[in-house]
Amino acid sequence: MSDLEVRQLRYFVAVAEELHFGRAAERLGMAQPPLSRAIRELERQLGVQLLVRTTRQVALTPAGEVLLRDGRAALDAVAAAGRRAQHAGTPEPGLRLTLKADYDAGLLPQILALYEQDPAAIPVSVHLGGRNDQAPALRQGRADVALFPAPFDDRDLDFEPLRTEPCVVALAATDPLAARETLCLADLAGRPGPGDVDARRQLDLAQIFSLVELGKIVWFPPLSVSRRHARPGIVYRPVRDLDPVTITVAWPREARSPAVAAFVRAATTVASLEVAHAG
Amino acid sequence: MSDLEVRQLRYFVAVAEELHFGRAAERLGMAQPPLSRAIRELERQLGVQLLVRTTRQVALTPAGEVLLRDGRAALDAVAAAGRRAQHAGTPEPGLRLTLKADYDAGLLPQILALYEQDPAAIPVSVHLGGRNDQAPALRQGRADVALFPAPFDDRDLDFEPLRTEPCVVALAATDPLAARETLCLADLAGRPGPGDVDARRQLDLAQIFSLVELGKIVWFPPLSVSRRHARPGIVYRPVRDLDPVTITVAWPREARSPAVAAFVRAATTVASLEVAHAG
DNA sequence: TAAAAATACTCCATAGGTATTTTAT
DNA sequence: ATAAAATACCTATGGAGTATTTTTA
Repeated sequence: MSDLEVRQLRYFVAVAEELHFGRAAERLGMAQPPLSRAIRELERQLGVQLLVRTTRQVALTPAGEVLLRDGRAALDAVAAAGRRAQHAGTPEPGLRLTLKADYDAGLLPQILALYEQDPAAIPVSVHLGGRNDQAPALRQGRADVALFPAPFDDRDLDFEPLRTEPCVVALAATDPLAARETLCLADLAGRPGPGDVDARRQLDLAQIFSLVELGKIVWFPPLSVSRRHARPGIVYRPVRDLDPVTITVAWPREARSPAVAAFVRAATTVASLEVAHAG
Repeated sequence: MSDLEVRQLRYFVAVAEELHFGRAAERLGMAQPPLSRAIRELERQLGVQLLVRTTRQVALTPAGEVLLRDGRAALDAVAAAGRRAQHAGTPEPGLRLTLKADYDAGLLPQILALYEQDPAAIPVSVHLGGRNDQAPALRQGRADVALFPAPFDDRDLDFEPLRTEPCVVALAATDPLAARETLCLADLAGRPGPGDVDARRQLDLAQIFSLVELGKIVWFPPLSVSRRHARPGIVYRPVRDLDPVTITVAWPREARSPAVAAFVRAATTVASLEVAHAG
């Protein structure tokens, strides 16, 4: 068996995700026939059927499921190799921190301050990945360390929990439920969330606030996020049975960088000090 | 930056390991000029210098070190994706166990017997990888679970220790030191081992025994291995300050197969029972 | 000056495109 | 009847080979 190529994996993953050769080809920016041929050639090369296709339906075989999973991981690893080499080749390779804006439980300034005391510290560049792109960024070598809420897909990542906090619900001030002190999920059953309005694009904060204020959606931010965004038209209420989120610091499992270690130390230290202080 | 290709990584890893374009090209089965061109193109593509070369010397830059490490991991991941998909596509995909022959601390029969009781058990195919190929086999998707002695490079692998046992020294019966009951490493200083005779090829057991019997080398097997190989011309003696080895069961970190879990359960259970029995 | 990397050029294998056919619902 | 995958055929990019030049220890 000759080695697989990145191109073959990219093609297969696209088809496996779309389950449609035409759409997959479009996504890949190519025509459908060469894609069909490439997949057939891949199957021939592996000696294994990956997809069951009729003209009306495309489905994954068990082998296809495996290749989808492990192929994604392999693509991430290839991207990571290139990105990390690029980064290591810059004159002053700093520590690339990515985080979901506001989801640092308010700890970021203190974490950075403590980190900078560490002899292993190097300059930090902060990247606010608005979308849920933190874990992929770590896997693909675009970032060295990240702050974001668990749970998440932690494949190939290590992480440490920093702080667990409850979520609240954001409601229009005019909402009848805003009169209540405390809610439970059943009260909100059927209310659309940010994901229901536009499933493909992630809404930004301003859009979410507008929609909440208009009563179009409800939104469930962690408590610390809600505190940062007090606004007249919106009220926040505790929801008794809503799962709390755990803000975590995460990094690629095979990371060996002293700077990453220093950042993680700083993050966990600050979190434990804060808890002690609060408690 | 367009994606790296597997071919580029393979080429770079070969050059980085050989630190010599001519030898690397030979190893890759190609001519030297296209290899030089490919590496330059890779550097241009990444915008990073990977190698410092004069006509007399080739050396890695920091970025090159990173790409060597992460490129190897990426190549393993690509190979794993193909192999695992192939295996998943076979009619009855069994559990592929690889082990270093004899280095199972004598536990294998009982582990297999207990494993087969497990409802999650599927048929096992045993592969005796004579060389130190167990960890790469796991990383590259050629095996699902392995038994072999620690320490080893455990990147991308999880493992559980099963049993720690001392190593002994194998000497020719005619060796003056054979008269002593117990030795220490200083007594054996300067004696060649199996690796010193032929650094490139791994010797097989029969060769090792012959060389030991002839007094050409000394050899340090774990106690359980020595017990299996009592021979007239060879004596085994304890060595006081020789590091013990720990036989471990290992598997790919992201493995989610119930059969792997069942095998690991069986292995650790047998090991703990044996220890209790012995103690 | 000699060993080894880089350059110049040539060739061809194959990835990809367009046009068309087949197939299953 | 139609949407979608497969097939046929063509083109051209770029990967690889050979011959040669350049470089530096």
